Amino acid sequence: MAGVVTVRLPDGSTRELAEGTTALHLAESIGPRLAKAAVAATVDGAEVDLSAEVPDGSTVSVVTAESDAGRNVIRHSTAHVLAQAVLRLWPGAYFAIGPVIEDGFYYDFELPGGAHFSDDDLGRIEATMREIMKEDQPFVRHEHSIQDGLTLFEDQPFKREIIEAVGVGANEIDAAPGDESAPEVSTYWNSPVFADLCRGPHVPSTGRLGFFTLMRVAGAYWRGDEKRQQLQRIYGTAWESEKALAAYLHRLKEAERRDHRKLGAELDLFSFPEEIGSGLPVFHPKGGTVRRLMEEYSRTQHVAAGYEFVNTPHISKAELFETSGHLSWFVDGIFPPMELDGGQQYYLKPMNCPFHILIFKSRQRSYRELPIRMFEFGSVYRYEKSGVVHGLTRVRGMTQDDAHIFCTREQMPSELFTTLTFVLSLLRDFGLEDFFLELSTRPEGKAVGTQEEWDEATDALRSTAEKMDLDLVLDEGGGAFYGPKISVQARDAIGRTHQMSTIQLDFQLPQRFDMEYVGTDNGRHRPIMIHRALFGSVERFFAILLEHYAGALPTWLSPEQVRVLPLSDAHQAYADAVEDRLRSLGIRVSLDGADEPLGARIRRAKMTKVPYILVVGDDDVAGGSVGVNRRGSKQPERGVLMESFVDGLTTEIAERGSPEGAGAVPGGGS
RNA sequence: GCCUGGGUAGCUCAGUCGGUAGAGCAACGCAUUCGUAAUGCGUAGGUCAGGAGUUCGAUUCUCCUCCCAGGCUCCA
Repeated sequence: MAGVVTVRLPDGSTRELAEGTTALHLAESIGPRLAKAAVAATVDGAEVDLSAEVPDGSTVSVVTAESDAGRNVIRHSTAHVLAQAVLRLWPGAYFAIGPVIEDGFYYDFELPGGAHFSDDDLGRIEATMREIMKEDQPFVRHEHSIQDGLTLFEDQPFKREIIEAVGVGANEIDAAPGDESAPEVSTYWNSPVFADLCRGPHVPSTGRLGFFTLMRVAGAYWRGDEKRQQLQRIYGTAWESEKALAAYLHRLKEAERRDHRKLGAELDLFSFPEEIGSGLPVFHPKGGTVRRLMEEYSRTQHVAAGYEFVNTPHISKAELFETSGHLSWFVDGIFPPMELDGGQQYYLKPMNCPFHILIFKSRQRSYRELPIRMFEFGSVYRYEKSGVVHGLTRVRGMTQDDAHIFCTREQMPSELFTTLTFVLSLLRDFGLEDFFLELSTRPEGKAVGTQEEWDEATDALRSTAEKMDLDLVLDEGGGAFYGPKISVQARDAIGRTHQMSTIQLDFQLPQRFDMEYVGTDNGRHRPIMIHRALFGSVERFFAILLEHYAGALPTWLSPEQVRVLPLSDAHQAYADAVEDRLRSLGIRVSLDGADEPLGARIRRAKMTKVPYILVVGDDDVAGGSVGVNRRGSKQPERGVLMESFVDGLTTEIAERGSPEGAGAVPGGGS
């Protein structure tokens, strides 16, 4: 029955092929270049190997190396080779899972005798992987019943566990995309002695791989569970070409260049003195200035938006956090208590909300007062496990730009709307432009509040979010047990996303603190409570801005806006006058005298990323002008009239611009 | 907290197969007075993260602690 099969291609055309034709043959029949680029195929949407036969009537497309799907195939296959190499070098090792992740892959192992990988092992493993690739071993797929699979991987406990999970129809372990419902497992053999459990597809043979590098070793818990054993994980990256690999490594370098910890030291903004402790930063004068500017701008905007400012202490009696519930569900994040006054326990505050609630409760409230919007730059302390502190983004002491809004149920939708609008506009003022929203809904099982309350609040959040004309991602069941939330995610200059602000409804605290107000009906009602942090923490926001701008902050946020350089001592007096004039306008300006060559002074100023360097010499003294060297520009401008420079500068500051141009992100793109 | 790798001058790093250390930049001093990314010479600067152990002797070897990086877990 040697017949003919007809398949449909993605462009809608159809092709007739001899029965038994593989996806690779199909690619070859379309063109040699396609065949060369092919790494896998999809048949009716499901990914298959190139060696798979294409069935009659199916829609087939070829997956090429230079697509996301193709890269994933390459990465998955490279991970597979990694496992083979490790088993070759450490006979008796157990191998667990080796999924594709963003830009790469990893594989988890348990080495015999409790051995661990060291960084030096990476080179050996990589060399062995290259040997395997050189051997050009084919990846051959086999299907097995659950029982056969268990027998085959008799001495591989992790594989057995995965197979058993497949057996009960709960296969979510292997991160390869695709749906798996058949009670069957598949393996890939690329040598008589090595097989891996894998859904596939894989590249046809190991010779198709090679543009990879192993990045690092790390510990990882089996199935991500802290209570289970820790495995040894190797991370790697793999690409379709040498060029793509190099581009990726370059991107990593770029991110490193922007690292706020590095910039913080280089620009003398902040540091982490060991004497103070892990995760406890100090801000130097320049960093302190930037912080002050951020906070001042934020305060001004909050006043305009109808917030009232409150202040609360950093410690309180234990009972407050018992009432709030923090001591039962957030203990791990709270520093241990101190005992004062004959046994009374005090805690450093991990959150500001209970304090704000007490302000609300300081007297009886009427509906006429609502909404009440309380704002505070509140310093909180959280005990973070030693392994998680990270620069300014994860610290143990931080200042939140924290606000709590207390309103009636009727006011909730409009409050949410104005809050979200406010949040977005403030973030835009700081130069972040690219946002999307995430809506986190009720977690099943353990949630306080009635279903009705949740529905009403979630609907209010959703309709608010939908009015924003931004992408909205649903985080089903991702809300906290005490209420749903919207979080604002921002993409930075090099495309990374950061969770910025959150707007969170709270059904728990008003109840626990028995909050109430008197309504029009003279009855007592419970207010709605909205938690809202905009920067998240000032420290973290600072870090994000620094990385977003690669240290070249917009002029209004620059700790030093202008530096004046007299060409020689003869121009000192004029330079002083220029400096005084700018300072009188509130410009942050400094002067670097002529006891070093101009080039050296220019260089030093450039390295601190001052927006404007003014060089003044004879011509300028004579003509009342300045030589303007603008950050980001190669060509200095000579003979700019002082007043014209001042006009341009003050306008730029008022508009929160940068010397590089409106909304410019220096070094962005790359 | 766990895994891997680190901590040498303010910074970036070299070095010591166990005999208490060196460069560049920065700082300071003197000279230099210059038109757009490094002027020259000189000086000073170190409990080699901290503690304990082994040793005649430890920055080096062992153990513990602290801190940092990358992960896991967690999260603003």
